[in-house]
Amino acid sequence: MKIQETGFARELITWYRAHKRDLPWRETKDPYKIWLSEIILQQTRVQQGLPYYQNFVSTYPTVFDLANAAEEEVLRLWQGLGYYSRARNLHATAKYIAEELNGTFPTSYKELLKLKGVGKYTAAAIASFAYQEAVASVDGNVYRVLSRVFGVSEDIASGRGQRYFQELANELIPHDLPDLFNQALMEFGAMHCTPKKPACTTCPFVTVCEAYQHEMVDKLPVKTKKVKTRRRVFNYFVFKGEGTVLMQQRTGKDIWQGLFEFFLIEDEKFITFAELLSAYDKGKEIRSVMEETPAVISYSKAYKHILSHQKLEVQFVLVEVSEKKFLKSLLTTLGLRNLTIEEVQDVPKPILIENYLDDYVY
DNA sequence: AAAACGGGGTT
DNA sequence: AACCCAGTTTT
Repeated sequence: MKIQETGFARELITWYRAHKRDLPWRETKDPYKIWLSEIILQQTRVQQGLPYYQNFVSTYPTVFDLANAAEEEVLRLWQGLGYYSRARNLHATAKYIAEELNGTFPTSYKELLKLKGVGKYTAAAIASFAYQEAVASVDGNVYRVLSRVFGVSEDIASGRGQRYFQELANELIPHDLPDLFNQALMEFGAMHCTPKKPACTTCPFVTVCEAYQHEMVDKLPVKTKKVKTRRRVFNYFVFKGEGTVLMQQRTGKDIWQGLFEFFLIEDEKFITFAELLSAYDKGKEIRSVMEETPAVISYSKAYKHILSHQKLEVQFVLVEVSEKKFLKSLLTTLGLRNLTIEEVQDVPKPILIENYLDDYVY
């Protein structure tokens, strides 16, 4: 078994040398850039993450540049990538490394693991890519390739399954080429041993692949994950002054933490502006500070926005507020901020809000 | 151990 | 519509 396993690593690396994509983070040993690329690529395809990586590297060439940036600016650069806690943790860790570690990254898997936003996968990736430590980075690609080639039916959603694959990968990794092995395994999963329609006919492992021999390729990896998605209805009221728009920054434990949005009424259904004023506490507060009823410019179409655990149905009601005094009262009553159109473009927003602005406001 | 966290691409 | 993506943190 041991001989076959070392053969696997050698064959895999041979495949990698011949088929690897040229990606910018593979050209460097700078732990900062490697770390940056790994955070960006968590749960993100290379194609989607690539422009973000380029933008971050050119805007923040060193960890000090990133540490000195405002969090809001970091979030704005991150806009559209999703999982925004990654961006907040990225910034916090940059500050920690710049200020507490004098800009020097930890050099071992164990120490890297302590950084915010750096879990087992990312710690192993940085440790192996930057410092040649022989610890396997196990991501979704690795689960897929190993489960198929070695015929492992352990559930990758379970802790036991994850431990099993981590141990298997750590046994397979060659100590002289840990970086190449990790990159090769992930690249092979991403390019050749794909989730649907893997290229088995031209696979270097076709004669030894357990899944192929037993016609289990489309059954592996085993993953029991029942994601029940919650349906939510958002009513956004877009209060618009002369060249300004009222927005608020999201806080609390919910989606889009730190991003900007409009005044929000979440309910079971879409509501009109008249209903807001008559039937909601916030509406009554609005009514108490206005002198004449503002004009509703438009009701947007119904947007559907799909997240991993939620399905949002969203309507935007554009309301023109010409009464200056009223606009100011709204700010304090509803806790909003009055942003110029330029500022609206600069602040970080959910991609849904960006889409609406493109469709109806700009 | 399970749930939460975005947005986009593929099938 | 279901699945997946160079996963991590919180509950």
